[in-house]
Amino acid sequence: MARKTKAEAELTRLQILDAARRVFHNCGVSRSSLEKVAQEAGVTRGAVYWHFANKAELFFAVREEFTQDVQAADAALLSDDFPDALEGIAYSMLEFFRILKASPHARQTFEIMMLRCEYVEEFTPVLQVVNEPCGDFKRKLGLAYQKAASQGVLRPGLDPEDMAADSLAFVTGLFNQWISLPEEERALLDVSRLIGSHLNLRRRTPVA
Amino acid sequence: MARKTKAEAELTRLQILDAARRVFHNCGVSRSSLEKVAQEAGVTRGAVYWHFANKAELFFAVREEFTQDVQAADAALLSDDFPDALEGIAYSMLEFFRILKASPHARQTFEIMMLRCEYVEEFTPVLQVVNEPCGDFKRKLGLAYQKAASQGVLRPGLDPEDMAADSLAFVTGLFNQWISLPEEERALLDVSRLIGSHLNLRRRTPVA
DNA sequence: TTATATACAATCATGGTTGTATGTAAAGCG
DNA sequence: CGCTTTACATACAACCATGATTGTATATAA
Repeated sequence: MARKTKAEAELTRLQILDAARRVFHNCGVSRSSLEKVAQEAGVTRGAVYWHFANKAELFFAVREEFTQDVQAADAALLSDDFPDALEGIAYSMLEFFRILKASPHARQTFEIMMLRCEYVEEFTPVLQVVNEPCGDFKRKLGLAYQKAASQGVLRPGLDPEDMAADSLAFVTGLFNQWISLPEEERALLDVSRLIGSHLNLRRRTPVA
Repeated sequence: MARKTKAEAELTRLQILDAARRVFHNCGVSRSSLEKVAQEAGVTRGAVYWHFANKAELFFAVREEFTQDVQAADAALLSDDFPDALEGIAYSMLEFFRILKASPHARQTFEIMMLRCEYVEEFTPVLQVVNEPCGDFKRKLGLAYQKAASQGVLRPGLDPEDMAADSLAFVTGLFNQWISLPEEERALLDVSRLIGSHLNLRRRTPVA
């Protein structure tokens, strides 16, 4: 086959990534042969191996490519654009789910990472990477709760660090439940209500 | 080979289950060939196929066999043996983790289910089964919080159902974090402190 | 006591997957 | 304008894994 221009090659790469996401999601990572991915992308295995050394590298690239949007969800955590820090926390949690609902690609990618991948051997490092954002989020949560405390909106007697840990577990768990649900049933999980209730719990003067 | 007595056959079955758990945990479910399992159990694939139709059935059986202990953790939820219902809730959460720490088999099995299995095709139904206990737990949590409310230990204005949902997400998330940690680091996660703090949040008169 | 079902072991046939090696035509650079 | 590199397609070799089949010695039930 004829050689492509750089732009065309980059396009091929993206098509392979897109195909990989779909195939991974359909078959699970380990049952996804690079042949299937290639066919789905409309190329041969040669192209796949040209752009990616092996399946693990392809998987990493898929993650890198399609989880970008979500990473920005915690931006609101320390922002001053909210009445108080607790509102900021609630917003960033909601934002996380909003982006997820809005972006099928990110959704599929998370489904792959959480339900369709086995973290052994070459894939063990992914687990580390996947959980890294959680550490970030928790740190920011801690700061936000401190801010809430100094703003006087946090109920007295509550330790910001404990609150951060509790909220992290909450979001993690909620996300797990949500992603484990079949698509049709996800709407039944009233995420925003739960988030509201979660934060109202620690507000000095709870709102109606 | 000679035919075994029923008792011996049952023993073989258990050895296969035990081997399967170890192999699944080591290699991940999809990379675990029945040949590996057989070798680990000290039998041939013939024996494995005699007791289990295929890998999926074997997987189901492993789950059935080694997650029994943990299922009993929510017994304390509605018990009257505690000063109040909130204590019962805290106890059952702690109990869950205590059993998990005490039982390497259950631990391994959960690790397999959460990090070393891909829920596609034959394995999709497992997800349903795995999440069933969560529904049970949430229902019992709801009742327990109602009880706490009627006992007057729940902070006024809190909806028992919301509390149940929040606590379920909390435990789910905590468990996820815990199980995703490498064994050495799990001790660093102060589960009991977090659980205490979680319940103190909704107690009418928080304890020191 | 005998016939049959049991509890496996051993063998076979098949197909799917991986990595690599080679071929090739065009892009890009000097 | 010619040489080199790129961006793949194609072909090759080796390796499991699976399911089915067959064999067999012995529990066990009638």
